[in-house]
Amino acid sequence: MRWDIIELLFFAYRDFVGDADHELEAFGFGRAHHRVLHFVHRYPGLKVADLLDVLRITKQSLGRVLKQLLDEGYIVQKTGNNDRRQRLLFATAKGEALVAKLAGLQTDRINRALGDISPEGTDTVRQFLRAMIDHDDPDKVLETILKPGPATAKEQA
Amino acid sequence: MRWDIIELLFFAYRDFVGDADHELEAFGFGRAHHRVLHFVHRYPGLKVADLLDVLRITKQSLGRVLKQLLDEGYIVQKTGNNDRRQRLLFATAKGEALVAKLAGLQTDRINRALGDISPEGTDTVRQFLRAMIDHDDPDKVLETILKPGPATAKEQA
DNA sequence: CAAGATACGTCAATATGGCTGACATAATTT
DNA sequence: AAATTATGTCAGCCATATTGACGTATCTTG
Repeated sequence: MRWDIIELLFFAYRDFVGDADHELEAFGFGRAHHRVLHFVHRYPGLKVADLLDVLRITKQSLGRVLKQLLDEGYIVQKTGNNDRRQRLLFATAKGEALVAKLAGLQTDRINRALGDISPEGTDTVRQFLRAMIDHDDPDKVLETILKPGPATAKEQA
Repeated sequence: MRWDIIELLFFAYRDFVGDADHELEAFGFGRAHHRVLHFVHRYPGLKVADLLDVLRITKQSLGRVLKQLLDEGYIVQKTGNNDRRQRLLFATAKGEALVAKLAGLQTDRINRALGDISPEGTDTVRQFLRAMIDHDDPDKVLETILKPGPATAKEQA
């Protein structure tokens, strides 16, 4: 049994999301809002259906959170060009600012953790995390992440 | 920004806990039960207060799930020797069996993920996860985990 | 063109797992 | 004897998830 790694994952993830959780409180948002905003920002033009695949929640659950983000101007919708039923999602400047703030906190933690680790070690960590993910039925976003080569995601800052 | 690692952590953890989630459904339990049972099994004789520190939830929240685990015979309480106010917690055989089943699923995933990674690489992964954890105010369990050297936790199987 | 499928939104009800505040009891400490 | 500590419990609230049903606009297909 890999007790050590099981527990390390638990604590590492707890503290990792804890960074963002604190900041989110000030905005009256929860983790759900963060996840939605994050993926919309990273994959601009994401459809509602894509988001449901990625987050693995129901449309009803997403609806509530998404509505708030739309109402408060963190996200905007645009009707799809090819298919006008689709509502493509984009983060506004306001939304981008919040995502950047939250990702900054998490990036700081990651950089601290990688401080004593070589570039090769960092690749090993990345390789491990990738391999922990189910590969059988990747959705659109996961495909992008798992696919090696040039990122299709929003340009890296 | 470490967008890649942020997202890999999200997906990796999602699928990692997903393994156990499915199994837990069959027992009518949720993630909360798993966490409690896991730590009680791993650190036998844990006090209620310790558990609250580790899980970072309130005593009322813990109360509900703990009561179920006690009622259904997955955990037993024993009065503390030195301090008779304390209720020391222990997993029963039934509890151990469930923990083992769940940890087995997660261990399988970890082993798969470490498949192509050398022993040194595995240490790097461990080092990274450790360094992701807050070290400022470690509780009793975290101390054990973060402390190098012989484990004080339940003997490794 | 009509029928059906699809993308999305929404209403209603429910469950889980967090939370706060208040209060009770037993045991230990001062 | 009084205060503190460890635990339990009651009552209610909130966030986030669920299922099922239904509505509407739009695209696709026979």
